Amino acid sequence: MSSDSLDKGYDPSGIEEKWYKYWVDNGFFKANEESDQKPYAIVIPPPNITGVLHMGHALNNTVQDIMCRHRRLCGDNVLWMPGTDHAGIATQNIVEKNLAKKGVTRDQLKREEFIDEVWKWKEHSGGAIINQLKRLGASCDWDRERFTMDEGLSDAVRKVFVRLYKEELIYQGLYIINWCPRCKTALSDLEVDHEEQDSFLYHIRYPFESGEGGLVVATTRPETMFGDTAVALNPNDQRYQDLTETHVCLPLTDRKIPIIRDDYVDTEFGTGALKVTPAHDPNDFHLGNRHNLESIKVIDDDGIMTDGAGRFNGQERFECRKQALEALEAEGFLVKKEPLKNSVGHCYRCKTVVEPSLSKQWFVKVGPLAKEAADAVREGKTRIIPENWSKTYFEWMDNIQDWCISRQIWWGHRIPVWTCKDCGKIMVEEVDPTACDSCGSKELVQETDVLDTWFSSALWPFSTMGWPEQTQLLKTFYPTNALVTGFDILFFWVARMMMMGIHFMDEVPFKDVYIHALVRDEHGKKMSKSKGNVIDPLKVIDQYGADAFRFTLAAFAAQGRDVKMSEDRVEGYRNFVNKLWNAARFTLMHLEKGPGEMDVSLLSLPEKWILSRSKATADAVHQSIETFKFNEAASAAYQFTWHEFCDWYVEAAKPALYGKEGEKRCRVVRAVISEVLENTLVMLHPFMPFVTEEIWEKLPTTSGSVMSARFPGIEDNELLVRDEAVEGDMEHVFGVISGIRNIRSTMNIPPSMQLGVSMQTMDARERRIIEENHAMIENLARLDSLEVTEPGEAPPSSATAVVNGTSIYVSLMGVIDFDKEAARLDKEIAKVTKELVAVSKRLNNESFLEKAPEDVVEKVKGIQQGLEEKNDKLRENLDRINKIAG
RNA sequence: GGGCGAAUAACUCAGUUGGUAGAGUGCAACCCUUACAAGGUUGAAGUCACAGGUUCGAGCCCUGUUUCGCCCA
Repeated sequence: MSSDSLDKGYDPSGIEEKWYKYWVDNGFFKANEESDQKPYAIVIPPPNITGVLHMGHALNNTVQDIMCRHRRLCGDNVLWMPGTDHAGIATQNIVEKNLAKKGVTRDQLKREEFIDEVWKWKEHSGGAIINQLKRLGASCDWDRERFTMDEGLSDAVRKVFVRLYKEELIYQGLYIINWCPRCKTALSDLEVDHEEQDSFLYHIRYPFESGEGGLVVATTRPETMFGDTAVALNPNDQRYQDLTETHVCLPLTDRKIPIIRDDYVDTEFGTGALKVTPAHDPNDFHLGNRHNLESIKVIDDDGIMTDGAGRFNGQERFECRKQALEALEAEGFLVKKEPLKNSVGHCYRCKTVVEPSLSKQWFVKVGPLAKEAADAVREGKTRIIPENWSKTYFEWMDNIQDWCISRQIWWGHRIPVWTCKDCGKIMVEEVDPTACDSCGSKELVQETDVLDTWFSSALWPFSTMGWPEQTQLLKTFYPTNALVTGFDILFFWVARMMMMGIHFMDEVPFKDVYIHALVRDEHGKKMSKSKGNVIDPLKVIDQYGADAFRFTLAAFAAQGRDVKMSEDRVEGYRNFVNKLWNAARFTLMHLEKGPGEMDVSLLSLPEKWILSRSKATADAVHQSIETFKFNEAASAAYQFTWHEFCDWYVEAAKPALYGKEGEKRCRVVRAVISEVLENTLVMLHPFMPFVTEEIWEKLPTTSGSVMSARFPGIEDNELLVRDEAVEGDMEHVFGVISGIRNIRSTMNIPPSMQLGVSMQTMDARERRIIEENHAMIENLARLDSLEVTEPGEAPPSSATAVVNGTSIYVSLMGVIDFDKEAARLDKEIAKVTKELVAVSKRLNNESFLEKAPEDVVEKVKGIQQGLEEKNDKLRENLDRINKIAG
C-alpha cells in the first residue's frame, strides 16, 4: 500500500492482528536471560484459567504493557512473565457443573478420573483470557507462559510445603474455620466476603434448672442452639450479680448447660447473656477453649443438621432455623424477635453463606513470615505506590491470623503428607515415599486435601523463573522491578508473595508495588452483571480499537482514584488516534516529494519551537511513566500531539512544505516534521502500540519496528534540546495570532476576508519576533498586509487587541461595527481591571512587600505593570472608538 | 467500632515545596481553509463541600462538621 492511498480515517480492524503476529513472530517480546543489558522484570498477576477479560484485567495489563514497552524503548532487557493460575475452587465448580449436565457427580468418578476431566476442560476451554490479553496488545514473553499446576511450579510448591513443615511453620490442627457447604471445603478468612444483611435478633429464654425463670439469650442463628454448651455472662453485669443458678436447660432438648462468666461478653448487646456454640462460632470457639467447654458439631459438611439437633436431625440449616423458631414459639421460649442488620459471611466463589465450623485443617503459622514482610516495606526494600496503601498493608500484617491452606477439593496441589497405616508415622516429603521410614510398611496413605490456590501463587515471582533450580533467569531477573495489581488482592496475593519471596529467596520479590484503582461505570458504580452495567473490553476494542481503549484507561488512571469508564470517553480517544493518523497522512504526503534534509541554519522559529516542545514532552512522558503517573504521561503526549504539533506546527509549516519558501526550506521543514512525528510515535507507542507501528512502517524515513526505536531524549540528539527562550518567543506569536482571530470572530468577519493589520510596540524583542515571523502571522491570521511600527497614531476604523507590549490594529475600513468593538473592548477592560484590582491589592499590602520573597514581589510587580499598560492601551482605543462613533 | 479515600466548570477529572484555578467532554457562534467534520477557529461557564485556624497570601497546611465510597472487625 503506497502512502498516498493512506485511508482518510484510521480503521484498526486487521491492523492490530497483523502487527501482533509480527511482533510475536519476530521475537520482540522475548527476554534474554543471558544479556548484559539492564534487566527489567514484571510478573503478571496470573488470571484464573476460568476467567474472561474484564475491565480490571484490561487496566491492569494496559499499565503493565505501558511500563514494559516504555522500558524496551529505553533499551532495557524486559521480561514480562505471563501465565495463569489453576483457581482450585472456581475451576472445580465449573467442571462439576459440566459433569452435572451429564448427570454425573464428582463422587461417581475416581479422583484421578475427575482430575483428568479438569485437565481436559483446561486444554479445551481454559485460559481463554490469554488470547484476550493479546487483543489488548500485551507484550508478554509468551514462550515462557506458566501455569500454577505446571510440573516445575508444582515442584516449587512441594519444596516450600516441606520446608515450612520442617521449620514448624506449617501445622495441622483442630480449629474453627470457614466452611462452604456448597463447595464443601474450608476457606481462608480472606476468602469470605462479609455482606451486611437484614436479619432478626431472636430472644430465647433458656429456663433455669430449677424450673423458675431463666436466662434470655439473643441470637441471629437459633439453629446453632443445639450446639450450645454454655451460656456466658459478663462478671461485671449488674443484672446477673445475684444470680445463684449454675445451669440452664437447653430448650427443645433434654440437655443442661452451665452458666459461665467471661469478660468477653458484651453487656450492651442483646440481653447480655450469650449462648456459647464452640463448634459453630469463632468467638465462641475461643471462649470454649478458655472454659474447657465441650464442642458439639450440629451442622455437617453439607449444611445439614446432625443428630445433635435431636428431632431436627436431617434438616437443612436454614430450614431448621425456621422449624426451631416455630417450635420455640409454640413452647413459649421465644421471647421476642427484632430486626437487625448484621454482617454475614459468604463464599467468595459461590456466594453461599459460610458456616463457621470446627475442623481439622492445615495452617501456615504466618506471624514470623509476616513480620519480615512488613519490615521489608518499612525499610524501603519494597515500595508500595501510592504510599497510602502501605498503611493498610501494615495493618493487616501486624494483626495477621494463621492461614488455613487445606482445601477439601481435588483440583490443586495435593498436600505431600503421608501416614503409615501400620505404625501411624507421618511423613512429609518432596518425593512420594514408597515405604514408611519408621516401620518399612508399604501401606502409606496420602493426605487427600489440596492446597489453597494462593499458596502456589505466593511463589509466582520465583517459581515461574525456575526455582527451586538456580536458573540463569532468576539470576538475571529476580527480584523483579515492579508488581502491578489492584488493591483487592493486596492481602491475598501481594502480602503472601512478600512473605514467601523473602523466606525462600532471601530477597523481596519486587522493588515496587503499584496499586491501581478499580474500573467502575461512568457513574462510579461497581460494574456487576446484576446491575447490567458491565462493559465488555473486547466489545470496546472491536468498536474503537485497542489503542483508543488503552489510551482511555491510561488517561483516567490517576493514582488513588477509580477509573470511570464510558464508551463516550473511548470515542474521544478514538478521535485522538485518528488525529495522529491524519497528521501522519499529511506528513507522508509531503515526504513523497523526497526526504528531508536537515540544515540547522535554516530553522525558523516554529521548527525550533516544536523541537523544544518535543523534547520537553518526551521528558515529561518518560518521567511520568517512571513514577507511575500514567494519566499525566498520557495527557502530556495528547496535549503535545494535538494542540502543539497538529494545531500549531503543522499549520505553521504548510507554506514551507508547499514550496512557498524555496526548495531548501521545504527540505528542512520536511526533515523537522518527520523527526517530530517519529518522536511522537515513539513516545505514544507504549500507549498505542498498533497505530504507531502501522504509521512507523509507512514512513519512508524509518526502518524496522517502532519497538526497536529509542525513546526520544534519552540519547543525545542535538536537535532535541529544550530552549525556553524560543518557547517564549513563540508564545508571543501565538498571542498575536489569537488576538487577531478573536477580533475576526467577535466582529463576525468571514474567514475568507483578508485583513490588513498594523502593530505597534516599544519592545525591541517583540518587534523583532513579529518582523521575523510576519509570514507565519499573515498566513495563520489570514492577513494581506502586516506592518510593525513604533507607537504612534492609531489607524482609524480599526479594532484593537493588546498582547504583552504589542498593540494590534486590525483595519476594518467600512466594515467596522463601532458598537460591537466598544462592547468588545469594554469586556477586555473589565477582565483586565479585575485582575489589576487583585494584583494591586497585594502590592498595596505592606506585609506582603515585607514578608513575601523578593522574587514573588518582583513577579507580581511585573504583572501589575503589564496589566496597567494593557489597560491604558485598551482605554485609549475605547476612547478613540467612542469618539469616532459618537 | 477501627482505618483509608473523595467533595474543584453542566459532566468526568487534573492541580507538583502554599504565590491567587486548568484539561477533556458537553454547550454556543462561525467555518467543507487542498491531513483530519472522528475536523478548524472563537467564546461562555467555578464562593475549589461547610465552619474555624496558621500565613503577607490557602484548592493545597492544621482542627472540626456534613455528604458519599471502599477496606477491616
